[in-house]
Amino acid sequence: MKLSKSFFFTLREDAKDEESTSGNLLVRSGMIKKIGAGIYMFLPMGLRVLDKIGNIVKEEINNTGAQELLMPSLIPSEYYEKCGRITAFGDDMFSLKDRYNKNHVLGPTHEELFTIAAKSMVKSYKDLPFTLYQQADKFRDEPRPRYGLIRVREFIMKDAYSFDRDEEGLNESYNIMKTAYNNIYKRLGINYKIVKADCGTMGGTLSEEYQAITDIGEDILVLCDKCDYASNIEVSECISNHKDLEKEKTLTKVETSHQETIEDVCKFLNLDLKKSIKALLMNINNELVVFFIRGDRELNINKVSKLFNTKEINFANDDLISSSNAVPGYTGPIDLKAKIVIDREILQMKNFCCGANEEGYHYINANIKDFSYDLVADIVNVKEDDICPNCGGKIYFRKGIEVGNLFKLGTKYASQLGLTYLDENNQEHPVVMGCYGLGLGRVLASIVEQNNDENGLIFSANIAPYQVAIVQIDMKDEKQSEIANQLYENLKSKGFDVILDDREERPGVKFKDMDLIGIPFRITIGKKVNDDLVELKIRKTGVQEDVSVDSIEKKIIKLIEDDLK
RNA sequence: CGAGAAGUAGCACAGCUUGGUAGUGCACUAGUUUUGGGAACUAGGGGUCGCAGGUUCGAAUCCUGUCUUCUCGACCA
Repeated sequence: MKLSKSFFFTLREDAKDEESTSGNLLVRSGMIKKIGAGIYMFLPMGLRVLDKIGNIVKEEINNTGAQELLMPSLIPSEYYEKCGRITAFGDDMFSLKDRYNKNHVLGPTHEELFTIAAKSMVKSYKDLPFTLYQQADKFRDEPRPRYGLIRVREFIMKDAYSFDRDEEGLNESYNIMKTAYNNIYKRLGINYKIVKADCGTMGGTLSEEYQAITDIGEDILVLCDKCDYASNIEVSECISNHKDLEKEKTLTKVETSHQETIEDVCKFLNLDLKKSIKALLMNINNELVVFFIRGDRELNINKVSKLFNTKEINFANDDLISSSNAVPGYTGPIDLKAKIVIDREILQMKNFCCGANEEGYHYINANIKDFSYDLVADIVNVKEDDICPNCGGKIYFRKGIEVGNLFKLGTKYASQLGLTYLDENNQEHPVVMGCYGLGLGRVLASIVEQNNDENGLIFSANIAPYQVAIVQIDMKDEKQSEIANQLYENLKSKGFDVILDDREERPGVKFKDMDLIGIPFRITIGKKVNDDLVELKIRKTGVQEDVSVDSIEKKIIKLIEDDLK
């Protein structure tokens, strides 16, 4: 591509409304343009990168034997009603009416339609297994779009769906896809972890996420310093690092007026937070449920949600609280008249502090024998330094961006939508499904988050918009023009992605631009052509060298080919 | 959804406290000089100050409403 005749621009200053590194750099480099919260245009330069990522994904998914198809984004709501996902997604789904007042949605994910597609073909066990996929737009009405391309409302997802006759088949399909995913992220150069995760609105038995490690990640990854345990905090089992061996003391009521939070109370009583329990008054399906957890812990809503099999979990309002004798700020389990759930860690605690259900009073030296409860469960978030549930090692955290996920769906969709097959004995069974997602834009953003410097983006040759840039310094110099154009034509004819910066700009502008958009190799054609020399600069390392005009083509081809390996 | 910040030229901003009819830098056009890391000078073009009401002789500026964007939070027991 010759820049002088191209749609190409960059911004010299940071975008006012892009705070994330990746969002800002992608906007500044003219790859994307925002037109609303979480809604972006992909401009020519950005589309090239997105396509290259998409092609790598496509190649690896095709290698598994999966077949590509294309689903609509505009879908009659009835398809999502059958599996109860209208309520499961709730406000996260965009919905609209057509001119006849019929409800439609913009597809947030496509399990239903793939299941229906599969129904057209599957009759017998002989028709299984197979895997279908698409790369298409998804729409999600996120409560808070943010961080550039990381959390958006419309995005391109590669989503694949496997269809098998049984669990064993699913495991095989799942593992094939997992291998393909490993290849994809390796080729994309992403630093990632695979973690166990929640099945969420998908349903099913197992979910694993591919998480790109970066500080702006929205997910907390729980990792172990000894073994390969890796889990999203949403589902990480909490094993307490603290076993209390004290002898039980006598329960005592103490005055703690105006100490509203557990932190205040413990400070006031000169107690370790770990020697206290706090209450969380929740509204679950319009019933007051009081959760007790150690004072320094956080309630894990996801675990609670599973425990009660509902998503309707909110803090209790004053009306609901007044239906019991709980006193906000002073709620404790002793003689509390409400449904009580305690974290299982409390079973190991001795002589702890808790509210006395009386304004201005707490108990100290409370013990498990002092009260009754309805349920015991693991309901808290893991903390760093807790014990690895796998090997007893020490837990540490990393932040991650979910760039892909694998789900074992099981028979949920097949059963509800009637996707069945007949086995050898003429018995009918639901098909066993898996689904596998990967967001292309989010992958791009993650790559940028992990690969940038003060000069801009840093891409490797397999995803850079162009593999090499030829920068001609003096546009009026005939010798420079001749060498630049010849090299450009030669590389182009050999199938390389090459950009010729033939703009009437000062050298500094051209250098800055090529750096900003992350071109991995730059060849500068300047004064030194009179000594038969051009200059080669490598974006990633900043290394720069003079190369003879005769050997530059060979050299650059080798560099690109090495980088593509 | 809660809290905070912001909306003035293509981009980034100043002006607003104390109302008097809009400015700076970059970008753009023309010219001159420059030419290896975002050039300098000269002369230009470009804005119903997010939108709608209100106060006023007069509103970017004050008041009310509304829309949009960003950030933080959604763990108060």
